[in-house]
Amino acid sequence: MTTAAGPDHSRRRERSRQVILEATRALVVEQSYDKVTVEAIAARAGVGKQTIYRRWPSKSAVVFAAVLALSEGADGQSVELPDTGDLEADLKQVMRETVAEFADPSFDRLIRAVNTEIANDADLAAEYREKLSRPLDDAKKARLRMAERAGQLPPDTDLDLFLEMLYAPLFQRWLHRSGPLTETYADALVEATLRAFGGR
Amino acid sequence: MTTAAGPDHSRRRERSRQVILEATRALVVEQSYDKVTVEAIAARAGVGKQTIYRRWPSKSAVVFAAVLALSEGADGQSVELPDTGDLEADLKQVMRETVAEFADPSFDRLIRAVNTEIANDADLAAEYREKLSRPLDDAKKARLRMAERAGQLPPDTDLDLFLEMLYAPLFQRWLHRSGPLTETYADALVEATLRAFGGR
Amino acid sequence: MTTAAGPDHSRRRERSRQVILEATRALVVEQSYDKVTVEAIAARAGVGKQTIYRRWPSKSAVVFAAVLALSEGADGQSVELPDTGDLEADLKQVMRETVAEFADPSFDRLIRAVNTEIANDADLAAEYREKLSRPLDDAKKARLRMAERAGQLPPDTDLDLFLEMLYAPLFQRWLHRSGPLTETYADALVEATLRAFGGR
Amino acid sequence: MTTAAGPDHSRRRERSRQVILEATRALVVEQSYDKVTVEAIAARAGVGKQTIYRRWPSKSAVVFAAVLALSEGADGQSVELPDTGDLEADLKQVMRETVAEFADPSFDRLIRAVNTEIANDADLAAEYREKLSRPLDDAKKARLRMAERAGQLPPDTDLDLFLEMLYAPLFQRWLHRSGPLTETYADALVEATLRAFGGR
DNA sequence: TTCTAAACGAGACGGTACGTCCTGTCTTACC
DNA sequence: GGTAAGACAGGACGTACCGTCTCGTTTAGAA
Repeated sequence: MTTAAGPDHSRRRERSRQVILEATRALVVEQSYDKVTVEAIAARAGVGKQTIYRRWPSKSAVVFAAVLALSEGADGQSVELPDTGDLEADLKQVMRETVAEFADPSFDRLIRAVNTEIANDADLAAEYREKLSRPLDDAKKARLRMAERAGQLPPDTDLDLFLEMLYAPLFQRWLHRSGPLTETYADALVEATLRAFGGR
Repeated sequence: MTTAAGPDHSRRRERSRQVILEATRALVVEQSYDKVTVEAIAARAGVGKQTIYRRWPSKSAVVFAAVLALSEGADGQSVELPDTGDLEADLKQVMRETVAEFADPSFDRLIRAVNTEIANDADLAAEYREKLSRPLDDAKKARLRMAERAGQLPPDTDLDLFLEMLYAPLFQRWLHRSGPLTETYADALVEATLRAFGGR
Repeated sequence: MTTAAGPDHSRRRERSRQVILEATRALVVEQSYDKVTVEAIAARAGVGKQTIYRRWPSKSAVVFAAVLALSEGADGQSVELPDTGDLEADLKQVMRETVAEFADPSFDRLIRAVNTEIANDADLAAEYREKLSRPLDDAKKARLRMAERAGQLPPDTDLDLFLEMLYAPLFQRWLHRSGPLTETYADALVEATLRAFGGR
Repeated sequence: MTTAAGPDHSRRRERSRQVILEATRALVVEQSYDKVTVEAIAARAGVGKQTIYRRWPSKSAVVFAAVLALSEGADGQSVELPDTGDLEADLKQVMRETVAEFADPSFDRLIRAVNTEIANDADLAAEYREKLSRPLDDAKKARLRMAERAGQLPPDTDLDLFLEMLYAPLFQRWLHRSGPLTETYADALVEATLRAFGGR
């Protein structure tokens, strides 16, 4: 059982991978999105186009990976939500932070780019849910289950629906630019959602 | 020395306009969206490319107009919602119809295309809200105001927020393909939203 | 029997055709031959690559056409050789002119380029013989037949062989750079060939 | 303080050298010539590209070496021409053999490849003359000098010119595919050349 | 027999050019 | 004058090779 081995190019691969993803993010943030081309990424990264195509099958995938890499770098894995015992206060804090994120122009452009790619690519959408949405949702659900145990939410609350009602209005307002994203709005969403599910 | 008069070309314009928009819709529905090119539209419509560029500045605008034309054709202008006196039942009916629309593959692709174009183009997004979202929202708000007057909703309910909580979860679930769109789901959204806003 | 007709774009076509061929010749003359790329030709001509590929299938064909265009421009069609009545003197003049042509660096590079393309492409070689070699050979044969009639050459001389023995040594010496191309050499070829075929 | 010594790897070098040249010849013979790439040679030879570039500076050089290696393998060095005492018969035999060589598809492709490389590379052309043409020419000249001494050729015959007139027509006809290469043709060339130089 | 250094296969890399496709403009002939 | 047709300059696509550059892995002589 000898596993052919062969040379290890992982150092080079990893280095160029980082350069490419960083260049991609820079372009997405700086440029009109349709000027983000594979050729531009390669030029910016000081890399041959083939080095990009060797790893990713399309521009979509590169952009996706570039954004994904951001959250992966975070703290390794687990996201954790505040738990002061006051569910409403904790959720408001989280939602206010989310509002602040969307207000950051760099973040805005990156997430907008990802959503563009996702909209017409079911596979990428699946990966998005798996790698970006799920970890966050899991953390939120964990916090909500704590609240259930503490009697702040009815048992057997539909947590998926709860999260959707809490978060989707914000997402839609942001994507369609259909209204201001303020702390007041964040608070109102928390309050309405808690009312909807009998939380206190 | 004004207006050479001559024949009236507005008929030709209108005819070719319809042909172009129909061809666009056909391509959006049939093809992978990134194969929908101006050239393909022109070929499909049996039209010179210039005839397209004379009317719209970009592919985005054509696609947008193609989808917009669908709802304009409806009954001229005003959309109206059912009003049986039973708010919950009426909303459930509307939401179930919306779920059904999203389940239609043609509708799915068309709306997905529009959302793709909108995500990175603020002007188009504004037009989208103005021409597609607003009329629908206005109709819904009219129905909700009836409910207020009937005492089924508290006065001064934040109707924008009400509509977002009702609709955005459905929209997000559809866009991200993050869950099934069923009648049960439609009903649950109505019930939760009514609870959130003290409706009955 | 209506032959679709449609607009005639031949003026634009002809103009860009000339620009491309001229740019090609310029590059062949100025550059190391393997730097003559379709992209370089397009850039030099101020033309999109597609405008080249619309007309010719490969770089070979463009280069070939560029060289061919030179001799076509000449005087329309017919080449004619001097006929003073003195065969030997006339042939020497012609061969000396040929030697002079090969000494011209521009001509050298152009013909070398064509011979490169021809060597591995039988179709192009056929076109070369047809369009470049044959007209010249026909003119030479016409002059030789005059000589036959004048009794300066035996009747039924194998004119193809005559021309090959006259010309091929010069061609080979040039292609392989295997010796100097001088007027003395030109004269020696004429004299030897005339001896070989009993000319006087 | 000299020559660190160390092991002698010449055996490996020599082995891989042979493998590379053989693979090159195989590709030249089998493939359309522009598919003969360094990468293809390396793959066919089961060798890293660097092993090729360590020895030769370019594809041209490899192809050249591959063809050159064929004639070097022959009988060590000296080529010798038949000498039956009958100059005409001996030359006809040699020319008929040459015609036969050109008729061999493998030989055809190999020599064509070399001539392609040579046409635009003066250095390679010099090496070609030195290593491939000269030995053959020297052998032929030796035979012709025997004929001079035997009174079958005039003294002080220009042997270079003699050889060119004998051989160049054949070469040109082959390179340009401008006529059939037959034994009759070979004989005619010998006869005409002998006439040209007063041979018998 | 072990050590050491070259040559090696593998293949990633930064590049250049390929030949194709589409964009948005321009030109021509037709109606 | 608007139109269908389509040529055009431009530029990105994704692929193929170039020639260079690491990587471990033989390999074979010297120690």
